[in-house]
Amino acid sequence: MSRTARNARTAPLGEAARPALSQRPGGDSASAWRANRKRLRDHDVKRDAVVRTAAQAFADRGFHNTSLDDIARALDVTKPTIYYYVTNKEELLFQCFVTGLEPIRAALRAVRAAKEPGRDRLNTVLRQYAQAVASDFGWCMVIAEHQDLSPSMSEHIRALKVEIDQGIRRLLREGVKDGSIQPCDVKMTAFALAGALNWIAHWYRATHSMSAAQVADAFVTIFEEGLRPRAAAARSKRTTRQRARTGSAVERGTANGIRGKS
Amino acid sequence: MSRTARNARTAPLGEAARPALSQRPGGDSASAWRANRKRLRDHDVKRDAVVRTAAQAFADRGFHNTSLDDIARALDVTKPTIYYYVTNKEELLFQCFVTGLEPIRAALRAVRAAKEPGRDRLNTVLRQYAQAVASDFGWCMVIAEHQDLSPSMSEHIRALKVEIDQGIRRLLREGVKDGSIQPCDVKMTAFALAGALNWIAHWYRATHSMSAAQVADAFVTIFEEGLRPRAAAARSKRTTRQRARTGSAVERGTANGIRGKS
DNA sequence: GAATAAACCTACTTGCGAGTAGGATACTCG
DNA sequence: CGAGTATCCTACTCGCAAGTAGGTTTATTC
Repeated sequence: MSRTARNARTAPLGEAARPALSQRPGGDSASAWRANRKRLRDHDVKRDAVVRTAAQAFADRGFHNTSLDDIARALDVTKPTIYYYVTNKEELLFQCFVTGLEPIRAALRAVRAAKEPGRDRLNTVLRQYAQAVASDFGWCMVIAEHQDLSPSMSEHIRALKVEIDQGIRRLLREGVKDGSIQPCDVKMTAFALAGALNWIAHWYRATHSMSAAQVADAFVTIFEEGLRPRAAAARSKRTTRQRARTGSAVERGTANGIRGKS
Repeated sequence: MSRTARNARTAPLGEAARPALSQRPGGDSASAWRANRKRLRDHDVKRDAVVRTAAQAFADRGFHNTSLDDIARALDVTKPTIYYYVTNKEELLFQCFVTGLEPIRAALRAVRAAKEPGRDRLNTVLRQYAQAVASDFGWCMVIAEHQDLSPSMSEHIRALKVEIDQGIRRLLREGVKDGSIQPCDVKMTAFALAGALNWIAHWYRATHSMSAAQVADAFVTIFEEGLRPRAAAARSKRTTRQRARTGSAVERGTANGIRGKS
């Protein structure tokens, strides 16, 4: 939590974040360890850097294809150093999970108070959701398998996911009740929404021409409209931003999740 | 953790796959050609059994957490026997991929000829898609990572997925053109559809109270309707089957893909 | 009823990667 | 400056699982 504030600083190690991890040492921030000659004592920041770098590596090569040596190398340190900040490879994955899920939980908490109609509250959550899934931790929170965690950690993650799921279903129910959402099978709809959004982690890369926010907007529009044409009169709320991009080949990639550039 | 009471078989590598309507070899005055053909067929059946069993095991424990000894044990054979039917663990995964994707490709080919409006053709494909993803091979085709395949095999898979993606986009375009589908961002819509459907592999278990076909129907309805309420008059095509189940707690599970029963 | 091949086995080798022991170096603070 | 601690390293262990060598059993064909 102190991280977000700290991260803006360039100093310690905060930004092993943004740039792809595959960069060669000469570049920049892959390791603030080396960047500042001095040995910094900022345990939390470094730990976060370890977790974030791990998340990027996992997203890149998969959990089991990523050795701790790989992660260490990306940070310009050695493997035992990783173990200084984290007890396990497993715990590393767990931290990625939790870190990634947190923003979604926060979004859900945030709209609890709001008094807008259900659909609008849902949409803001969905937008946050999409952003989170498009982040460095998207892969971990979505694709990583709970099989790779111990039962207790797996159960912990599960509880977080249940919380999110219930939150979305609740918004759906409330929206149906206040008339802002079409009556529907709440459970299945929640599945469909989560699936579409989670899948973003499979194909989205920050290097694409669409920002995560744009993707989020596009998806919200799709969810709202549905495939079946609406009477022209009913199009009241449709924004134009969507229409403009219709049909454009934004970037490479397939809907099935294999990325364009190998 | 027993996956299901699936292969309660004891016979080595016979029909874990199918009822295996074994035709008696005796009577036939078997020409060499015939005999060869029969042996070959047997071989194929067993190979399919290996692949299917592997798919189930992968879905259960994940690719890297499943040893070939595990798969062998599930088939009541030993590891080298697996290597008799398959060259690699990698190839095993590859076969799961291909086998799982095939029905979807078939569905796309099937509707190419049809002269219904685009939306209807799309819906039938989506239904088939959902069924495929809910099959034994769902996990492999969706969740398995191409990282675990050699470049050539990975590229092969990628090509298949591109084909499916393009097929869906094509249907969307045609539907928009013939007026049966709401104008939309075709690419993003394809992503959303594929994501929602693919995600089924994360949560669906055949033991659930909903059949795969029911899930498919529910999803198609959701896609068609959209979240924003429609004018009551416009509800022409809506089926009642959907309305009946609204709000029912069908079974355990979360939209985020951790299964209910451990 | 041999000869031949298919189908399956036991008993290995091998490499990779998670995790550790124990020591070296740098920073902080009195 | 020197004690104490935080940080990081070199150099290992060790188990697991992929893959193999080479033999044994069972079916098939002449």
